[in-house]
Amino acid sequence: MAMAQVRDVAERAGVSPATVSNALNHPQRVSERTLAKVHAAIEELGYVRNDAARQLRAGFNPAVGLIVLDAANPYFTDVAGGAEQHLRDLGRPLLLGNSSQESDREVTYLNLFEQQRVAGILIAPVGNVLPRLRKLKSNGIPVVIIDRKAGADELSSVSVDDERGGWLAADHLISQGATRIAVVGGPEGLRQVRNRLRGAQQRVRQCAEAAVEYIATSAMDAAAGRTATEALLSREAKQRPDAVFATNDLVALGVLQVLVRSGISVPQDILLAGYDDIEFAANATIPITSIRQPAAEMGEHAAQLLQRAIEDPASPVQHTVFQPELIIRESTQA
Amino acid sequence: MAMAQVRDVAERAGVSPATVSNALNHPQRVSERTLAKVHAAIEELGYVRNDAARQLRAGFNPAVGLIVLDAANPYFTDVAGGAEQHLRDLGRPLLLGNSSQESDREVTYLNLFEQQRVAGILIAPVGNVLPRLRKLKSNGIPVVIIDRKAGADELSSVSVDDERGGWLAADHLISQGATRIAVVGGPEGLRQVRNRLRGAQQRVRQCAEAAVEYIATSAMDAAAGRTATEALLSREAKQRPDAVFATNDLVALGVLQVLVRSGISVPQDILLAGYDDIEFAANATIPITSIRQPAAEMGEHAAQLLQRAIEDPASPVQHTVFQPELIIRESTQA
DNA sequence: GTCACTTATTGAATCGATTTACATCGGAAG
DNA sequence: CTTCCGATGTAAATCGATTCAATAAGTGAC
Repeated sequence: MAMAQVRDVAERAGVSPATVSNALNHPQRVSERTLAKVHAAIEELGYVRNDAARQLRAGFNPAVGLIVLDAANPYFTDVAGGAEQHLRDLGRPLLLGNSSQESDREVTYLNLFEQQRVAGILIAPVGNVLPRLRKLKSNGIPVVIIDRKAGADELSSVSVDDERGGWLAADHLISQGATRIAVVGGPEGLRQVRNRLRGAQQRVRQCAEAAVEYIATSAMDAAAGRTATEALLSREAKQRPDAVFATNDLVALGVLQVLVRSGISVPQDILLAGYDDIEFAANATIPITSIRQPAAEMGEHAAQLLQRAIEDPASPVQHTVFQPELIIRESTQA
Repeated sequence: MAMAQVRDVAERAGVSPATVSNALNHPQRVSERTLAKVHAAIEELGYVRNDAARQLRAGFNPAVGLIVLDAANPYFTDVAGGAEQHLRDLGRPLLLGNSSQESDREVTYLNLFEQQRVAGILIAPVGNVLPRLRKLKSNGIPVVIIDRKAGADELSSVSVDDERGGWLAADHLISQGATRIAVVGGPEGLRQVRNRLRGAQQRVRQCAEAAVEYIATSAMDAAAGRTATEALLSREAKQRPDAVFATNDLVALGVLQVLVRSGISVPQDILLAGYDDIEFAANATIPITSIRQPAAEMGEHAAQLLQRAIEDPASPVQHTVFQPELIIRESTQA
């Protein structure tokens, strides 16, 4: 059974296709009586509008595309949740793409979105897609970058002040008596890691007795935290840090695991702070102090910026920087 | 600047629009020379095909829709990942919808997918959408249900044997010496919880010395685990269980938190097992024994079933039940 | 009863890419 | 030299919904 179309509905309701369309899209142009007839016919035939045809004629697609770095990361699910919420209120479906940090997947999604003529794109970029994004914008598809300051670029962005986050963590650890802070986790090449580290270093520089040490890892997961901590513990006691600042919570969980197993008590012997404030930081056996990023708000704000750009393509580029927040838990406070 | 279209490309390449289309969709019908000219023109103009127009003419959309219950749940991100992987190999984009367990959001996504005329739908249903799904199928949009046996229904499904999972957990706990098992978590109304509980009960019934007790909670998160455990610990020692089987890992994390904080050692004093084998079960301070569901495989298999149904609408309905796997960790083994 | 004016409705054109049926051409075969 | 063929290329129809310009039907005012 082929699907019903406007023509069928029109016939069944005894009106013209144009009237059916009006009933659907401009109900005020149609009399009560025919409106009712049309709706009855739609109901009876189970008519569902063909979006492709509608879009073709309308010349635009109300949907917005979002490309995240890692769909499994709670941070990004929150960002996506915030964006979706806001877009739904605007009547815009959200198309979600997961680049999994792979450049070619990112490009695949950009192609898809461009072919679909989405109204706009939100993206946490992996590869070097800035030129492509600029072209998209000049082609009339506005773009908002998430989580990476686009610099003096002509693309709006929403980001977090990672340096400030590092500063907050170090500041708190120092105030709790730390003097030798190990910053653990992440390839140094990652911008976020670099900034968080830099922030911590800045704070430590203001304090004569304190020092920082950076322990790089290849990934940013629990296994990396475990390995790095084992290395730290193999040093003689004098050489060990009295506080660990993990560059994300997964790493922090790995650190905690090894510390506890080695009989080192947290926070008495070593203080521990993480980053991202994922759900599992609060639910760890010893709840972990962490730096919270306002993920949902960021997603929502990004959606707002995008909506503005869609409505008024001439609207000015805007860079919003959100401030992270320190969440104190047992891992740094007895 | 309006976007280029086939006409422009044709003009620039000095051929007809039909030839451009052929160059794109049936390259073998076009000579080397013109193929090159067309591609050059596409490059120069930055032409991007309009999917709406293509779809309208083609009469179908290759994309597949997936609706999950909770995008933040690692189980579902794995399911989605498995499905996406497989569909990508088939050249089918995946449209991801998150119902957040809300019935109206689920319906919104179904409407969207139907309007888009997606080639098929994968869904973990919330509300009572079975009638709707049947109608979709009879309208030519095949559906595969994830994580809920559709019974003698005419819709294919992919699910896990939760009863077996409960059985495995209880069996393992008993083999480790447990005699009084508390099953903790989840409103009893949830099918999964019921089945996992029933499986555990079945195993216990085979063992004269062992007993089960069910502790319901309103949600299935860490807070629920904490509350339930505090209640258990407020009993006098004799009345306490010697093993806890949490109906998911989040609950297990909450249980572990309270146990450790109360100075009860796991696994010496109390054994603990969870369900789902999320990443954080392995990364808990005391790694938690858990029941793993082959999420990615399930997603992949669901995509396969769907593809079969798309290719051959007359293909038979099929119900696949996956077997869960016991992952033993420290929380049940010294 | 006529004119001006609002309200309802409709036929036909349109969006952009694809496809179908047909035209063209160079050369091979007779 | 004619005929036929494969290889290329093209004009025009098509997908389904929406919109524009135009028609038809009411409503009042004079």
